[in-house]
Amino acid sequence: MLNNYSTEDKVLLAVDCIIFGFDEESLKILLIKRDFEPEKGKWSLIGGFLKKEETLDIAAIRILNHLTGFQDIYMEQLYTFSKVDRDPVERTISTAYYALINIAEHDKELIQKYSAKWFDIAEAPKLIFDHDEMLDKAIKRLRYRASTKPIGFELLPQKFTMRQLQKLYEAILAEKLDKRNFINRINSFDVLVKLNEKDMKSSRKGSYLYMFDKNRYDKKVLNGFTFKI
Amino acid sequence: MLNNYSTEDKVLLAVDCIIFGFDEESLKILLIKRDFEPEKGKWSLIGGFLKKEETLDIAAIRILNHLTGFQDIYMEQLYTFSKVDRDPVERTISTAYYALINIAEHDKELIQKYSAKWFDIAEAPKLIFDHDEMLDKAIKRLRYRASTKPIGFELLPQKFTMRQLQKLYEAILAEKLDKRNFINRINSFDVLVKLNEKDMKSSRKGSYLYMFDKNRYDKKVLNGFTFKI
DNA sequence: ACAAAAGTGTTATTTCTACACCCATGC
DNA sequence: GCATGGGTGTAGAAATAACACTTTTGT
Repeated sequence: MLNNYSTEDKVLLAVDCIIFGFDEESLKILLIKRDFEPEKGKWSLIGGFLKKEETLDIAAIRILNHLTGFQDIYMEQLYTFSKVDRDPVERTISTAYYALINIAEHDKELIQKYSAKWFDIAEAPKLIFDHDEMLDKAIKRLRYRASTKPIGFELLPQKFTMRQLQKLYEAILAEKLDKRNFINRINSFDVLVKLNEKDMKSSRKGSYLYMFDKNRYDKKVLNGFTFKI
Repeated sequence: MLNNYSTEDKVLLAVDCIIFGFDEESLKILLIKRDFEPEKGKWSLIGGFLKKEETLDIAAIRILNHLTGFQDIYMEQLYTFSKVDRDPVERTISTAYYALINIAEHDKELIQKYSAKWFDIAEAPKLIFDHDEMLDKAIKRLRYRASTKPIGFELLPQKFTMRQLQKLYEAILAEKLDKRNFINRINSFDVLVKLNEKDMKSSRKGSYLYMFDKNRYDKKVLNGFTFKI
């Protein structure tokens, strides 16, 4: 006997993306104003539906790329939300992903076309459906992941200052960090390259730029190193 | 305009459960021998399909209860697996859950009826579809969760010895722990109650039994305590 | 009396935390 | 010359890791 599953229920499977960015001061998320019912005019995560021939990862990439034009974005699957009435139109399950993008480099035109807007995570409006719950979980996951894997760099330009990196971690972890302890720890990891180049925007003195050396990091991981902030 | 999603693809959504148990020596998982095609006769996680009127959590509980007769089981959603050809019969997405159960207390009859069997995680057979990947992820998640939240107790009888607890953590973390350091740490948490009762099975001398005091733990959490092994 | 597991504290090492002053530059 | 943010090291505290002998009791 071959089980063909024909008596089982089928459902709509959505993908919603929490898109994080960082603007030198605070952690932001990208939201769009819904232009269709239900909840037209309210703020929402970007989302779409899984197509039959796609994996969830591919769908998340497609949906994100459609809005931002971005390729090669750090994404991670977060959780699958399944409250029965979460979408009033029809039974829909949604798998949430979060993405980290470098605000400075993203495609502003596309974002404007979709009336998307960056919000400080502390000042985000109420979102539709269960998107607030998704955001909440995404922030927690980001906090854990960023203190355990060197993913923070995804939110910064390729070249960044120590101060930017510190501010980023302060924004993610929502706590102040000691400047000297932070720098000492980062340096102890030995995964940054200090450039002979300064960023002159932030101060008269200027501050040295650094780059993350992924190769060096990967090699260290093979030897048992773990990143831990 | 109301978007009724009618042009979107619908898919089958399965739920698969990684059921962990502990037998005083090693961490085990419960597997069943599939009695239908495809892959009939091979070992598999237990699973089923989400019904339209259920959440994933409820579906996972239903599926688990159906096999084990158990209620009140610790479960956590793990990840949603969506490779396009993961199930050769039909496009199926699967959300995996893992569960922790106390082997000694579970319903043996039901398990036998479904030709389920406990396997040491180190000796588990190759599983169908992407179930090996699920298992792998579940072990990693369990490792993290158990070192961060007091969920290990779910795998033990209500009354247990320090030595059982230590062996459990050694099995989960897959590393030897120092007996004195382990006991000192556990005691420093102050969330166990030492009973005036000994387990005499393990040695001539007998060893004291303990119980986890969930109330005390919850109160401590409110005051900022975090469990960390 | 001896085998087998239970129980028990101290010290050295490592990691973490707190903390303050000089530097370079543009105005 | 002064205001602004950048850069740098150390010492005390806390947490972790290493380590060995005595106890109990059934045989």
